[in-house]
Amino acid sequence: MATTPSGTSPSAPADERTATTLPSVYVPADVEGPLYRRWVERGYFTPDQGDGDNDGAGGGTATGEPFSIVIPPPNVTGSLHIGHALDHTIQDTIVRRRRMQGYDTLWLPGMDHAGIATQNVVERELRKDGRTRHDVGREAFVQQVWEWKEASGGQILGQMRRLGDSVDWSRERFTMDEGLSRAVQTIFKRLFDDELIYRAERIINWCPRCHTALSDIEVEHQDDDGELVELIYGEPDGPSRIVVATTRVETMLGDTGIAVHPDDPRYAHLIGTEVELPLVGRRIPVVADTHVDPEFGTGAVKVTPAHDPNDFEIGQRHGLASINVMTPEGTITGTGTAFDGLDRFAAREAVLAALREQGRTGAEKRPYSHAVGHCSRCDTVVEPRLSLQWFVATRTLAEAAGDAVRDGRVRIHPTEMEGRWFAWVDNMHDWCISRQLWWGHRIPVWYGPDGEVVCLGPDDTLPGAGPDGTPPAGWTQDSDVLDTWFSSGLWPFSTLGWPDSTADLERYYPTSVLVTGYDILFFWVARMMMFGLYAMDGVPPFDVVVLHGLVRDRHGKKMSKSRGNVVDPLEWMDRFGADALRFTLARGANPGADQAISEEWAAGSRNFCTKLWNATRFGLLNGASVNGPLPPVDRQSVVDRWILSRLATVTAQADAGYEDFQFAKTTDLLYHFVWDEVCDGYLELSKLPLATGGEPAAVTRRVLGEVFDVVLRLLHPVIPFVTDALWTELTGQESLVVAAWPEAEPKYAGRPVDAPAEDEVGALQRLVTEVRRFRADQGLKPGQRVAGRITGLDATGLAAHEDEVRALARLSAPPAGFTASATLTSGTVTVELDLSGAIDLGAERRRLDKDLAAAIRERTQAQAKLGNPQFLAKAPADVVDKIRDRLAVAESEVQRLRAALESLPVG
RNA sequence: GGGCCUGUAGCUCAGUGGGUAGAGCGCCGCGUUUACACCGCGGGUGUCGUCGGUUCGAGCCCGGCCAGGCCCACCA
Repeated sequence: MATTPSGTSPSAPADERTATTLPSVYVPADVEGPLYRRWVERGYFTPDQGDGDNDGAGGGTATGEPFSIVIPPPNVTGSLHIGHALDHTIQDTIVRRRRMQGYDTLWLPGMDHAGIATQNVVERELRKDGRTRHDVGREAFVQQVWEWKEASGGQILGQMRRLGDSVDWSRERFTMDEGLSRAVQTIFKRLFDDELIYRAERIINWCPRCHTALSDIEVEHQDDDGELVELIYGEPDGPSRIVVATTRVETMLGDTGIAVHPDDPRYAHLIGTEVELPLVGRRIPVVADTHVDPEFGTGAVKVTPAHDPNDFEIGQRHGLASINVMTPEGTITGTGTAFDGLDRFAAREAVLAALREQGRTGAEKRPYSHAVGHCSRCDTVVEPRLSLQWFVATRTLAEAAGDAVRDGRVRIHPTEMEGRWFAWVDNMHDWCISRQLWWGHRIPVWYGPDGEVVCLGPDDTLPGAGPDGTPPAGWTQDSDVLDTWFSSGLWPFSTLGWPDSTADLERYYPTSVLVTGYDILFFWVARMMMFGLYAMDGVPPFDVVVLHGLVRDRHGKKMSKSRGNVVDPLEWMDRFGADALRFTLARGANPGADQAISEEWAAGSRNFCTKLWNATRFGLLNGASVNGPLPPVDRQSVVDRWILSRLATVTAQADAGYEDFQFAKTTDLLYHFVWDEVCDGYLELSKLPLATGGEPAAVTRRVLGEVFDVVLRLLHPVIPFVTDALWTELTGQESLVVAAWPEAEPKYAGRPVDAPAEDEVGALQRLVTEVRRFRADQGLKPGQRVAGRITGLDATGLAAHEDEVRALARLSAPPAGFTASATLTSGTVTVELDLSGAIDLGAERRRLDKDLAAAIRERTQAQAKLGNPQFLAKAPADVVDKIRDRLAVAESEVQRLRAALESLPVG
């Protein structure tokens, strides 16, 4: 860490060693800020461009193979929320491991201009002064948004530094910067020329509050309570009477027809006739269309081509007129009735009342729950509305996006998510890309005085334009801007310099991994796939898509301001440290699944960091060394061999877990290895040889160093701060950020498992637990030393471990004339204790009874299986053998426990 | 309307070549054992939603049902 010199001299003899200056409690705030600044200053996050040498001197082993990730660009209006924290933790973990593995690693940061969201922010500021954007004017307004962006936008970037994101700040991009704007215009032109972008009058989703068209996925369907009412068209009492049902009464003002099913006998006589539209007085035709379901409602449908997608198509088929009866604000207009000027919902009431007055409402009027579209930005009820808009023809693009996954060129992780992918890309409608906003990429299409339509590329000018770009007289540019997702769909290649052929594009495209929440699979990932395949000659923009879930509150409920259960990652970083937040999120990150988090988890993660801190501190205080080769096996104790064997296994498992994006599983593995095996196991056992001194202590110090060295490396991708602070202290080297990944070094890869050592230490630990349990039952305090005699260790193969058993079980040597007052038998080992005072025979009996019951249960189960001829005949031999062994063990346990119970004095 | 997912210890969740049910937190008892009380030692904790099927054997495979959740959707 910054404030402490690397004071430990690992090779110094125990009695001369310098105590570490690490304090006894890890204080993240003292470490994180300075450390992050140092990482950036040293240029660790800037890739090597293939020169094979990391910028830092810290032992990087870059092979120069590129590895790249582009960040999902957060909204420029945004600040770091818990979902970002998860998303970034996963990406940083992936990236940091690759960097340690020696890849030429690029994690590219940036922000999205977030059309509607950002425009709303600045409009809200204007509203404080009672102004609208129209008062300001387009150019000045856009200028004002830019100023806002420079002044207040992008606070999330600072928050990313807090989190420890190892992004290359020198390559930061913005979806509206000059280069990306060029990319947008280039691909628009290309799609336009390929007739994959077109302008058409269609029914689109219109938000009357945002005053803009929306794409289908920007509409959220909710089940709202409405009313299905029947309206009587034609003559209320005459032969032309026809009853239609609707939930949107006000749209009847724009009706231009009535549709019935061609085979419906009820209406056969009316097909081809015209009936009167009430209130308006227009004569509208009755048409036959198979789309109508005779079973639903009255079997007759009012047709409003300008306000309903189905009706629009019916209208197209039958040549019906489209009459738009609403303003962009959603008020009735142009109907020539008294309803003009009414808001759509007021009109709904008013029209119904007027019809009722005329006796034109049918019998049936019932509450009706049905899906109603809402604007995903402002929740306003979306109005389907006929409108002239720009569209991307998605059929061929979506097909290619589907195929890329289908044929395995792009993997989706976890694979269960592929179903969603195909369901969507295989059924995609054309994408409405024009927005009636001012903040965004303006559509590069110009209209001439004589109906000319010209699409300009970034380097094109209109024929006859002035030298400064002033358009010729009579020409105007399309006033709309593009959907925000249009530019973010180019992100994996526009950020690398496309459409120019840059070195970055050549080297880092396609990107390696794309990490994001499953909630924006369609919004973003699908668009990147379509555009990437299209623009980059069929090369998909990434090799694998890693989808994570949503972060929820402690009870698995969605976080929301109204519920008051929102977790602020910044607050948690203040309280628990950035590493603790990251560790918590990684530990909950099961592939594709949502996770519930709570303060208790964060506190647990903080505790783990502290545990790691203190364990390493123990190592440093005891002269843990990373210098020189490991002592040869014949100089290692069995305890050393055990922990090194476990270390090798855990290293391989952790490496494989990271490789497969199993962050929850991998962090859990490391957590338990560090806490249970290293701290509770090896550290406690190491205290003996360290106290002994000499050769045993020297070997132990080297092994301790080895264990911490590797463990810190393995954890560094997830908890970079505390591990780097400890590792530099331990090794005296510059930084863990550019240290080698264990499994990438031959020294660590594929080290063999030392099964005998693992078995021996396992037996030792079981025996110690047994004695401790006995002691606890007898009411002895855990730390209290008790005289004891141990016999029978030889037969268990633990002959050499009496000292360890004594140390861990707090048994002192039996004095002369020792008499035991309590006896514990475990397997062949007998431990006799001198308990001053009477032993608790009741507790002892209860313990033995419980164990006996368990042993008998065990024996009964095994006997039942082995007594089943079917089992013996059909089960595999190894399973049968295992059950036989189990029976033998259970049998001897039963005998042993019975003997022990019988030998208990009658209390 | 279509599709998908989940239901395992008090809570949140792991647990796919079917072969003795796990973790964290919480809980109970004991405790200054010179790395750590953000700790140590010991301990209990479950008709694996429900009914049935396949199998020598099912938390895991198959089917029905019940209960939650999600996504998609142009039936007025």
